[in-house]
Amino acid sequence: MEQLPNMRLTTQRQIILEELSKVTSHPTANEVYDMVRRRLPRIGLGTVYRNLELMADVGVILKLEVGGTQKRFDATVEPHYHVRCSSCGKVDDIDIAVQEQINQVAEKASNYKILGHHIEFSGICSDCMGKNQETDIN
Amino acid sequence: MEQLPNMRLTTQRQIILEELSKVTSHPTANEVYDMVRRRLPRIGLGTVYRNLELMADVGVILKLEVGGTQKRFDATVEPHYHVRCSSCGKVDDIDIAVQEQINQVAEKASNYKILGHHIEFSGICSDCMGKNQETDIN
DNA sequence: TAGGTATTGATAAACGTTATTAAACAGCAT
DNA sequence: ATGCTGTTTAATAACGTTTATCAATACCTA
Ligand SMILES: [Mn+2]
Ligand SMILES: [Mn+2]
Ligand SMILES: [Zn+2]
Ligand SMILES: [Zn+2]
Repeated sequence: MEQLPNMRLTTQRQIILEELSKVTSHPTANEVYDMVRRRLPRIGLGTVYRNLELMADVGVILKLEVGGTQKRFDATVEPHYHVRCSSCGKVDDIDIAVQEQINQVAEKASNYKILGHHIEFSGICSDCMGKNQETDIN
Repeated sequence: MEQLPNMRLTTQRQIILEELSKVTSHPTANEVYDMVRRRLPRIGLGTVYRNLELMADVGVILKLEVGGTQKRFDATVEPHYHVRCSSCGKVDDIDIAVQEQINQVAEKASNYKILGHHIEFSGICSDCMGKNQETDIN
């Protein structure tokens, strides 16, 4: 969907974007809902889903389709990569250079018009590492 | 989950693996169900889910967590990358060199113990390209 | 063959997301 | 200010995918 001229900047939209911009945790729609509800207790979950979707469509935020059962959202729209902890499911940014050239390599190797790519690393976060070390002593 | 010594090789398991191995289309659980049902008409959808999960756990197949609403399965377990058509959702292999070194780069740039990575390209497949060209003439 | 475990098919339940709808709201023209 | 018109909301129902439950069945081994 495109940005329509008669799309309004409602309080709900502003606050959803503000709350998402506050964190670097790539929250799920439900987590955004919880964050926003502290400021707008009467907001509906559907409103959060609808507006996250809308903002992702116009490019104000990113919708991440990473592993796990839920979609996640990201206020950082510049291209970058992510890690997902195999143990707890947490998603963090991986700040390494974006492989711009790889799209052309992929296009040559396929029948697709390549539009972009995303790298998802899998690993164990430092928190889960600590826990495992403690229990792995046995 | 690990391969248990008392895990049986049932007809259902064999046929699910055989059917998945026949295709390169990265089918969803439901699509595998349809394929398997032609040979085992009385199999339950739960059995398909259960065994795809099990085989992915022991590493006989891959469970792909790519974009879209459904998980997909892949009998090719060697590391490789994928494209997903933004238009029709089809998933294909991208046969380019696997970036082995990138895991170490990512590990240095993060607090994670990196275990692996996956690249998902997005693009438009040749089928959808043709359709769009035809309609885009107007 | 008999007993014990693993697995199945059927079905219900859970989960995340999307669709529906009446009411509320925001801008605009009178 | 009042009414008109289209947008958005909150509440809730519906949906599609996946997982859980469980009695019946199949398999293994002694
Ligand atoms: Mn990010
Ligand atoms: Mn593949
Ligand atoms: Zn973790
Ligand atoms: Zn396509």
